[in-house]
Order: sequence, then C-alpha cells, then structure tokens
Amino acid sequence: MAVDYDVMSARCPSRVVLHRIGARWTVFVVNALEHGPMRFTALVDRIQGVTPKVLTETLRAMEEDGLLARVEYTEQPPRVEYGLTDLGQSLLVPLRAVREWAESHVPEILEARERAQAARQH
Amino acid sequence: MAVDYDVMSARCPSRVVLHRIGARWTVFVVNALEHGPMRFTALVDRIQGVTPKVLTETLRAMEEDGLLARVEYTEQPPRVEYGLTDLGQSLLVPLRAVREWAESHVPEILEARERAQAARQH
DNA sequence: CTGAATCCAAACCGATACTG
DNA sequence: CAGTATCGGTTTGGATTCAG
Repeated sequence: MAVDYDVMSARCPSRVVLHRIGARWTVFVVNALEHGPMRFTALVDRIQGVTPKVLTETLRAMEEDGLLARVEYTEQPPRVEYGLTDLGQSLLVPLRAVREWAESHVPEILEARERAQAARQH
Repeated sequence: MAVDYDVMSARCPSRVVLHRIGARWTVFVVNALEHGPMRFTALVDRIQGVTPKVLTETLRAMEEDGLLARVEYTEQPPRVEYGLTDLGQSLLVPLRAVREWAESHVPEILEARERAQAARQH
C-alpha cells in the first residue's frame, strides 16, 4: 500500500481533508450519529452548545464531502434525517477513539494545566 | 469503567480538551514527533506551511496541557528539543489513525465534492 | 420542524520584520 | 538557532429573528 498523500505537504489534498475533519463540530456530529440517523432537532439537543446556524453549516460541509446523507421524508409533518454514509462510518472509527481519549484523559490534562499555572506564579 | 465525562455536555471539561486537540496544528505536531524529539526549526520544516509564530503558540499550549516536553540543552550553540510525553504518546495513537484516514480517503472525498459541485450546476 | 438571514464579536491565522 | 513583536485580514461562532 503506497502512501500517495502526505499531510505534512502544504499543498497536498489530504491537508484540506484533515482540516475539514478538524473543523470545530465535525467530531461531535460523527460521534452523535454513531448509533444511526438523527433528526436536525435531535442533533441540536444532543450536541449541547451548538447553534442551528453552525450545525447547518457543518452538516452541509459534511454532506458535500460524502460523509453523511440527508434524507427527506415527505410526510405530514415533514421530517429530515441525517445519517453517516459508509465513508462517514469509516471515519467514525478514528474519531470515536479521539473522543474516548479526550473523555478519559481529562484529569491528567487538568492537572498539567494546574502545574503550569503554579509554575507561572514564580 | 464508568464514563465520568461526556463531550456532548456543553460545560464538560472534556469539551475543552477536545477543542485543544482539534486546534489547527496539534494533530500535525503530534504526528511529526512520532519518531522522537525534534528541534524547533526541524518542526517548521517538516510541517510545511506553519509559521514560527503559530507553531510557537501550538507548542506552548501543548506543553501546558502536558502533551509535550521542552528540553533546553545548554550547549554552544544553544539547542531546544520538543518531544512527546507519555500522555502525548497515548494521544499519538488515535491521532495517527486520523491522519492515516485523511491520507487514505482523499480520492473518495474529492469525488464526493465533484459530484456535489456537478449537482449544483442544475 | 428545519432551517435561512442578519449582524456582531472574537478567534484565528499568515506575513513580515526583528532580537538575543 | 529559537523564537518575539506587530499588524491586519479572514474565518468562525454566537445571538437573534424570521419563514416555509
């Protein structure tokens, strides 16, 4: 398996891809959808602190990248659901790991910050 | 293993941690240091496109979070090296996976974008 | 319900130049 | 070598309001 792309190169397309993944809310959306499609309002509720505007922008960008599919049901009342595509599912694997790392290493990081803070007192 | 932190909660400390990880250049620095400590200039060269200013800021933040250690050698000429701490090493695992995902899925994403672009022509 | 529109503030980032 | 200083521009995010 040859490595054709290198994120360390300034103009490599993978750089752009990595940038998109690193966008503020992408990791939250991917993780929120891990158990299946959700409605817009449900996503807003689940991802606390995100505004409709920003969520919309994130969703649009991810849809454009083929990470998720928007399904519109022509019912009464109307309903829209967002779900991960196969590509999005594959991204879920590493992004779930990142989320889990963040959740499980909070104490160490908070301690490190306090130590740094204390060191600055001198 | 109980889950004490939840990134979906607006005020959870893990949210801040995830934010730091997601900062523009953190993923690049962690990956660049995977094989051992490097000097400042070597990092600037390896991570193409990063400016000294931004790299310095990233390095300082990561040091404060206990992700990396700055070692100053009192030689002539002076030398400074940055290396991952144990905590940083543990973060390398998921972040390397993210980098590899980005590098290996570029074609699919570029195709998806072209499809989206073509669809908008109508 | 699912967003779109608008406005504003802050964060972020790059370019450039300079220092011990 | 290893940064710092300054500046400004772009991007981003939040608040709010409104609409199909």
